[in-house]
Amino acid sequence: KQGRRMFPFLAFSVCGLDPTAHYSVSVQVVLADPNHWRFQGGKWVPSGKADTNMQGNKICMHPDSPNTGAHWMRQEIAFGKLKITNNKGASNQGQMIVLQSLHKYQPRLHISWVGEASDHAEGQMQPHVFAFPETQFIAVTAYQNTDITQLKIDHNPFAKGFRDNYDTIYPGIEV
Amino acid sequence: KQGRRMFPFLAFSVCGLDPTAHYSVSVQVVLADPNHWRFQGGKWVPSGKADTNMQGNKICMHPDSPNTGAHWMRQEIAFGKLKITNNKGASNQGQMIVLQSLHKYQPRLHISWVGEASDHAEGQMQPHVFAFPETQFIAVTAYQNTDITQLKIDHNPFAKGFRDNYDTIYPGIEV
DNA sequence: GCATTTTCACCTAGGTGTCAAGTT
DNA sequence: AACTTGACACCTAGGTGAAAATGC
Repeated sequence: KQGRRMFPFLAFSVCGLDPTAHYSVSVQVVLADPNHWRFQGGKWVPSGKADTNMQGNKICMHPDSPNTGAHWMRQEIAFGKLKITNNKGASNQGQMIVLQSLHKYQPRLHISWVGEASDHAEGQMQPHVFAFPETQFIAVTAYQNTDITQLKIDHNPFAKGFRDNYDTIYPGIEV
Repeated sequence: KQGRRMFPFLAFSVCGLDPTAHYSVSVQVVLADPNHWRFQGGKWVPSGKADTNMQGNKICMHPDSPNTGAHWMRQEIAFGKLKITNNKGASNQGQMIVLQSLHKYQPRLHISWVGEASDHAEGQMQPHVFAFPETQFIAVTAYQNTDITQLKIDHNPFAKGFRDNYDTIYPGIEV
């Protein structure tokens, strides 16, 4: 039970940090609404109450943490290796987040100041937390919406074998 | 310039943590002595002064961080994906440590308390730091000691193709 | 019925020491 | 002469959706 990567993955651009100060960047995923959802007639519709037992999800630190403001601002902060699972027993492994299927979630970006990265000073203050509604998603164990499936096949490099034109781009040529 | 993994890799067993408290575990690598080293006549011998310009190496956080004391004590804490390089430009990437060839190094284990892992409390106190002399090593760009090379070939799964008996363990049997 | 788990062929990603070539 | 770099064949590791099997 190892989970699967979130795809498309979360990526954020940040500015306004002190280039020489040190920060840790994390993502947390919280319930976005109180509903259980189902896919019916080509649409997602609410269907009963969400199971609210499994709140308090793990904070998933970006692998570059801790690092300088300059590093975080240089380019998009991508969480390409973040994985989700419905297996509670896997919750303690790195970059793994436990979710419940057919619930809607809201990712949150955390930026925490960690003092100077001299030998071992790591005193901190309250982190800034950001939530972008456009990153909400519904977790599933089997794909419902074929548009999403096709988007994954088209853009996820690991799904290349499922692209329609995969071995017909150079028809008749054997290498 | 992406560096190479340290192998054999660092691994530590810890005890005495509060099972429910939260900690981050890190490794740092510092110069072990003031010498430059060379391999001569089958032995490592001091050869001049170390270049002390590149001190203050990055603290490399274990990917499971932050996590509970129970998690850290459950099994060995392994840094199997930690990489070393001599390229200063690569210093900002995750799990990467910049070293100088032909210098001797001492890894250090850091265990930092990070308060409760409730939403975003991350206040901390001074971390505990441990250094085990048996983990010292000399960084190289080309292997000098053939015993070490053979140890790597024998035990590193990625070097399987270099084992003498690689395709002769079951001679004549085709599967 | 519908949701979840398991297995699979197919793919990307990247970690080995070696060796030849380059550098100082 | 000694050290460093880059290309390479060969390998491990693991991320895909599909589809079959299993649960509930």
